[in-house]
Amino acid sequence: MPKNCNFIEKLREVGLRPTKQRVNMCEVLFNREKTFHFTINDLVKMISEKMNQKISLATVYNTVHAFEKKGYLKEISIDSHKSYFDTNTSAHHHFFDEDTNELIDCDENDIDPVNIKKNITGKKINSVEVLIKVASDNQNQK
Amino acid sequence: MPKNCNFIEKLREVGLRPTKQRVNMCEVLFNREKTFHFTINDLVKMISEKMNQKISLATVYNTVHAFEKKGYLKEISIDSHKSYFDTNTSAHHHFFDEDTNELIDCDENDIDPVNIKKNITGKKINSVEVLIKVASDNQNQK
DNA sequence: CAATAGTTTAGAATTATTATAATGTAGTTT
DNA sequence: AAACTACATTATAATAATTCTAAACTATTG
Ligand SMILES: [Mn+2]
Ligand SMILES: [Mn+2]
Ligand SMILES: [Zn+2]
Ligand SMILES: [Zn+2]
Repeated sequence: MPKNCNFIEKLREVGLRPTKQRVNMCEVLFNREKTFHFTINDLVKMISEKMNQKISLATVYNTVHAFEKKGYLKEISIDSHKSYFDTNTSAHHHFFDEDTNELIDCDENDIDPVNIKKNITGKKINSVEVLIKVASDNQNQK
Repeated sequence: MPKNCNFIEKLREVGLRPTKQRVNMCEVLFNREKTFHFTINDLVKMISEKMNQKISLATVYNTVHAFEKKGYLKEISIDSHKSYFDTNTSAHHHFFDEDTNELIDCDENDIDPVNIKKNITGKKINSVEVLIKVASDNQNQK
């Protein structure tokens, strides 16, 4: 979803009714220069701040999952206990900064493609994701 | 933790009191040929079946996290919503079978080492984990 | 064997997520 | 444009996973 586009049309194209809530969520999520990572709680805050309008938590969950199913969002799993979503839906890998709990995209130059030599028999590979956990270089052993 | 070893000593070595519950959990987790993956619920069932003895859920959580901190267990994160633990604490990667929800270790021969060319400045890499999601090869698109 | 610090426990609390069912709205039909 | 219908939103309740609490218990130390 590029910027400045008509979200109403985009929603209709994939069979989602362009409701006020969904269009607002599109604005918050996709009307920006760069992709980003967020939790559901982040998003609820962003919506109520940017749109200055209340939205039901259930709607945020429903809509995020609808967008995920349509390929507009990807879910990223870190440490269990917390679900991150990503507006960058291309296949890519992540650094996770354990100091700040921040999820950071790997650039193509940061990591060589993963070479899988042998797959499970009779199965198809749906995704390959690398998660690199990093933390402060200091004496903080743990 | 190799098989047939004295779990009481092992526990003491790392400063954990060898209580009945902890020794029982060691038996269930480590007194076997192969490493394996489990959820907390799996483990509670395994303990009450194998040991024929009740154990508090809180104790299972406490003990699993104590073992994790001591490096006897690793936590593996799949899809959020579910935490798996691994008695194989060496650095290794996983297949996740989305049909059966089964976590499977990658063999060394299954995948080439991940080559990270550029890390985040000022950070140390704590872990690199690859998760390969697979599913039935049939027409089941999704 | 008494003292102490650490452990276990049942149950309550918390958190994230999903379900429910009443109300509202977009798209379509008259 | 009123009516109709299917889908969406909402507040709230329900569920599930995990953690907290505080009392009872136990391994270790002196
Ligand atoms: Mn955990
Ligand atoms: Mn999810
Ligand atoms: Zn990303
Ligand atoms: Zn494993």
